[in-house]
Amino acid sequence: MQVQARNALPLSFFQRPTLELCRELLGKNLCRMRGGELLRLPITEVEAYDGPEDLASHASRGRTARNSVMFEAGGLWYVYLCYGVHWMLNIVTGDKDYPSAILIRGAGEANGPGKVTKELGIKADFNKRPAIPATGLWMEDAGLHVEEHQVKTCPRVGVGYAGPIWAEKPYRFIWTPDAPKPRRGTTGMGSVTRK
DNA sequence: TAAGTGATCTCT
DNA sequence: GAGATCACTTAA
Repeated sequence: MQVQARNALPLSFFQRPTLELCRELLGKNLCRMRGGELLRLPITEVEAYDGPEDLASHASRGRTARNSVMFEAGGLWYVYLCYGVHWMLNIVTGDKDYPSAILIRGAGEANGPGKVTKELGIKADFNKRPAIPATGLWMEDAGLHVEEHQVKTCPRVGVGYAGPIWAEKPYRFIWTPDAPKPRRGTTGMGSVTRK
C-alpha cells in the first residue's frame, strides 16, 4: 500500500523563513522508519536558531565543520552531540547560505530534545541527510490545524551565553492543545494583562 | 542542585 | 596540543 509516505513534507516546505516555519511544524508528525516499524510522533515543541547574527546559534561565529549544514538550503537534518551525552535533532531551514535551523525539543511523549533522539534512535549518521522517507527520518502533514491560541512562545533554553538581546527572544514554540480559546467580542481586548 | 560526558572550538 | 565550553538529563 505504501501509504506511509503519502503526506511527507517536501524539502521545499523547509525553505522558508524560520520563525514562520516554527509554528507550522507544531502538530506535524516526525516520522521514523526503523527495522520495518514506522514511528509517528507529533511535534510538540521547537526552537528557532535564525541567521548569522543570532548569538545563540552555532552559526553566529561563522562557518565551521560542524555547523556547515546550517548554511545549506532547508530540508536537511542537523544532528550534533551535546554535553557528550545527548544528540540534538534540528531541521535546516531557509535558503542556501543563510544559516538557520529549528531544534526539535519535543515530540510525542518525549519532552526534551535529548529524549526525542533517544526514542527514535537518532545519532550522528543522520547529520546532513535530507528529511525524506528514503532516509528513514522525515516529516509528514498530520492533517490537523494548530490554532494560533494553542501556540505558546517563550525564550529559548540554555542560551544565556548569547547575551540578553538574543537570549530573551521568544524563539521557543510550544504546542498547547488544551489552551482555552480566547473569548471574542465580550469584555474585551483580551483583558488588560498587567504583570 | 550538581555532575557526567565527549565533540568542538579557541587559544597556545 | 591543551583547556574551556556546551541548544541536556537524571538522580538526589
